Amino acid sequence: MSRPLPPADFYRPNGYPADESVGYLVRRLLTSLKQETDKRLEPHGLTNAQWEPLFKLRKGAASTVAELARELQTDPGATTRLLDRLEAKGLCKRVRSNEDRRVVNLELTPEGEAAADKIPGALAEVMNAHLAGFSKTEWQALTGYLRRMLANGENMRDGA
Amino acid sequence: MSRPLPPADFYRPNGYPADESVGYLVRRLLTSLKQETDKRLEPHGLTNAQWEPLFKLRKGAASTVAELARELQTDPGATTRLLDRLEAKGLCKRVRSNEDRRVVNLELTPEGEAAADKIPGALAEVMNAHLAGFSKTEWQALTGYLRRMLANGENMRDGA
DNA sequence: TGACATTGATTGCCTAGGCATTTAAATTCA
DNA sequence: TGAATTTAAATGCCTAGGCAATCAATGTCA
Repeated sequence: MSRPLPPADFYRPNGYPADESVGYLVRRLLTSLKQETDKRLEPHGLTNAQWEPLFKLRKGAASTVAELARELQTDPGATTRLLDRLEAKGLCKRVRSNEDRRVVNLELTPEGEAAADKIPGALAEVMNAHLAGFSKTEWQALTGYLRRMLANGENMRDGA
Repeated sequence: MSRPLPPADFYRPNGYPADESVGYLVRRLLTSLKQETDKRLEPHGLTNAQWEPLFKLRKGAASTVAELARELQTDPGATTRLLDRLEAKGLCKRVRSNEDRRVVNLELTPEGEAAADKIPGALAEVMNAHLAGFSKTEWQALTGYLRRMLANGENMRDGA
């Protein structure tokens, strides 16, 4: 997209403020988001790590292991094991494809669909709670900053 | 500190934008930060998860397992295993205390100290790279937003 | 003093992700 | 056609954290 910008110079090796930096705050914030998400999903038999695959399957954004792994931007191995846990809970099923015997088609069970439908409400609640006191302008500024940092990270890797 | 504010209403269950929400962006950003940190620490024999304990020990912010666990806001069990890995790499030593035979005092080896001294530079580099293109004002606004979200999360748990 | 509670560290069992390897099936191309 | 490559899924081995139980040492208090 845009060509890479020179790095900022807000942080220096000498006296690096480890527990005030953006990195630290982001880490702490994510912990808080995870914790609250877990709390709200637990009654529906889901964990924070499990809502996204279920949500993607529900939307039809993926229907095989490989697709799901790509969609989640995660490892196929991790995805296999994640599905093991979801299947063990009776939330989804694996069905070997007949067109291509390598692929496994994924289907939500009725319980899986029911659980999936609880997800958006829980997530919205967690987000809104953490954004208490934010104006719409501030919220938009925040997401803009996050997107820019993310883009910088991606430029660092693939782009140059 | 401040009394809890009413939740925002930026997100709603219907059509929850799972891959645009603040939560999603924060998660992706943290992944990027971790990845780049790992890359820069690897030459010094450290992982992203290992820099903080080493850094705390180096600063003298903790000198026993329990202190370190509190400081890292993590589980004592996880801390024990983390120390197993650090000790296996020869970066720290456990010394049973004589005043209180329950406690284990932690000491950095010379190699541990050398590795610890590489940390701030690596972190500063990662942060500055991700903040490329940010003005000082934007950077400060961002950290302010993150702190406010974090405070909202904490209010949710202990405060009421 | 002696029972009881607390604290420090460890361990076992769980979820979870990354990387490398393996196996089978499908695709490509000479 | 048949060998070489690519793809899908799974598995093994690693780091990593949360929770519960355990064990030993210490502290408390009747």
